[in-house]
Amino acid sequence: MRRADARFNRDRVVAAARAAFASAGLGVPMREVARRAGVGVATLYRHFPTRTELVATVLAERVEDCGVRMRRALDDPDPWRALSGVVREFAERQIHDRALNEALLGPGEVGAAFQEERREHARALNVLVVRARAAGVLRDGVDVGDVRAGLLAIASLRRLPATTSAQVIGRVAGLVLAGIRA
Amino acid sequence: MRRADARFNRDRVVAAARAAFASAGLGVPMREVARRAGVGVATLYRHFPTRTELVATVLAERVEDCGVRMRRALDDPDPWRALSGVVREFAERQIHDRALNEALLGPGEVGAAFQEERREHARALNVLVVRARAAGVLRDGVDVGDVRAGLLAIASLRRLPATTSAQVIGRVAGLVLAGIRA
DNA sequence: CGGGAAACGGAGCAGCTGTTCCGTTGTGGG
DNA sequence: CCCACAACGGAACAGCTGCTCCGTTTCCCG
Repeated sequence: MRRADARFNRDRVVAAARAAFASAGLGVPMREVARRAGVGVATLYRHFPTRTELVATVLAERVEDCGVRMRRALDDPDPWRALSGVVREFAERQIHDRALNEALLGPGEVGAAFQEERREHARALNVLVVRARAAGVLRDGVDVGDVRAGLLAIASLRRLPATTSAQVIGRVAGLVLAGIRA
Repeated sequence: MRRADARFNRDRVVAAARAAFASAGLGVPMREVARRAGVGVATLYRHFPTRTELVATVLAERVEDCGVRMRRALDDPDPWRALSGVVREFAERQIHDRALNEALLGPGEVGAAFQEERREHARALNVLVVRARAAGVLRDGVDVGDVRAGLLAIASLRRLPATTSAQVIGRVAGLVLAGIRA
């Protein structure tokens, strides 16, 4: 990638893939990404030898952003606001970016590139839950597994048709929050 | 299908498809169903001209069973027991049969064969929610849309690896119930 | 028990996917 | 300015899917 046009094309591919994945999910064919980028498939494969690498590259920044929000929540002195904010932000992201949560929660090789981030995410969530429980804002018997299950449920809604998914995701997020609160 | 062997083979196909769909979901290839039934693909297609018809046939009895449970819930004098029972039964079925809820809730042509059942299901659920709200056992502001969203969330968990899905589904069902209860 | 139609099996078609090959284009160092 | 070689485009390959065609087998009625 020593030539300027190569770098330019790489950027176009990443931008096209980001838009495509966010709106249509991670299942978008490579041909389609190439077409949207105005590029041949070979160019795409020169920069990203495999589909998984393209996905990982596109998602890296989003995952990092996710970590930032998580660390911010850890700094919040109000345990309920911190935990509920994380759930709500998660739902919000799910509405606007179908791809991200597949990386953080889904099975398969896509998430493998983010194992470390996933673990950090899980640790931080655990801290938030422990704090919230200590503050007495959680219903009796609720643990981090319940919260993770709730997030998984929200993430699993990604396959719904886009017209209804936003409303459904909002409702489910509300149910989860009502379900864990004391 | 005037010959006895044809009927025999048809039954084998249905049995194989039922087992395959229940354990692996509706995505099982036609070749695989044929192989499990010990039959050629042409035989399979002679009895079921299209994949959708095979799925509809296999699911018909389950959907009917679903309707029976729903009608039973409508006869329950205790509004909360009726509604929570429906949610719990739904989750239970989700654990044991990955295929069924795709038919009742999923998008696409598979569910089209059951439109009437889906509508009846929706009406009955609405009755249960109205009764529960009238009895004052629901949290303020909860409506049938929230319950439907909760069921959708449970149904969407079908794609999880089988080892963890049972626990997660149980937890989500618990969250949904806690989230709608007064 | 014989023969004609019903039913069968599996190769094959069409269309989708991810990935590779190779002739062509055009950038940029000397 | 010019040409070596980095980078390109798109046809082509391999492997999956749902579905069909057709020669062969098997039932069952008379």
